[in-house]
Amino acid sequence: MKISTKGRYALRVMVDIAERRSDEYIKLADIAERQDISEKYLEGILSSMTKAGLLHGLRGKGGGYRLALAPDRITAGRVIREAEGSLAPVTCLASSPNQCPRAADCKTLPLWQGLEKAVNAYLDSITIADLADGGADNYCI
Amino acid sequence: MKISTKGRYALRVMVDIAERRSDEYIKLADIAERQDISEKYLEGILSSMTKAGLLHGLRGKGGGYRLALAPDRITAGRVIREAEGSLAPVTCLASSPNQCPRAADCKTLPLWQGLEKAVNAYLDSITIADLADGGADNYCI
DNA sequence: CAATAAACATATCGGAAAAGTATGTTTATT
DNA sequence: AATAAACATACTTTTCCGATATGTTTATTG
Repeated sequence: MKISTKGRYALRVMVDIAERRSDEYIKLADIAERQDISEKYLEGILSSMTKAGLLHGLRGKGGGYRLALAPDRITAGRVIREAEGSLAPVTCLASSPNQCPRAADCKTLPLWQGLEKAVNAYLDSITIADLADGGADNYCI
Repeated sequence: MKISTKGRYALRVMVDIAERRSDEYIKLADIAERQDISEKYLEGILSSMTKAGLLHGLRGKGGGYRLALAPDRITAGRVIREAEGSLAPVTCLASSPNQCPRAADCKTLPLWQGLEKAVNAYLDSITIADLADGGADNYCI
């Protein structure tokens, strides 16, 4: 039941960017250094954020990344889902319709559906803005 | 963000047992067949349930497993935690005190703590009894 | 306009953990 | 004594995460 580094790094990086001036382009190398993440590995993660429309990248000298949306309009759930692919706790929920032959009368399926809902609801209740200027407990349940 | 087969199988198996007569010992081979899980692999999972005090095993001919507690006193959360080890969404939460050097001023840590709480709260709100006789929606949120 | 600095793209690799197997031991029943 | 079950441990296989390597494109700057 672990979030992979993709999701964790993505979240840290989004917060890192949100903490700087919103009109400034932050280059990947700087983020990588501050967050202690390999540049090359980060590229893949930032690429997914860009494709998802959460970041905007600018090439060439003086380029870098900045948020594509206001930080209070980006939820943690969105960031993690984009980085991670899905927050489904079991594989059979990732594709719909459910491919599992047992799905029809699986006694545990509704529990997993409920769990996915609960997880998404929690993570979507928190924005990057909450995390950036947030002291811990203005969003912690 | 996946639950491993240990947790998923454990839950299915606990429900399977709860659906039979409570005083009867169900043998592993039967469960394995019904649930379509390799016997040998199941042994490890049932062993963890037994150690956790959720099942009681009886050796020898006519032996098998039965619940050690009433099904409405066994939460899904407990089963999954015992099978899986922990439901912490990030490794750094698994050991306390937190070993991560960044923990002190990690902007994302409180979010992970909150997520762990939310997950546990949801899964602890559902019992094996709910799942066994449950039609889907008397516990689905 | 050449040199440089950045993002962007794709392929590959190593290793750890998950998933499953194999072999053997103990305990109870018949 | 024979058999059927749980229990225990060690091993193998497979999958996928995390990371690296190499190269391309686009913008700035001197």
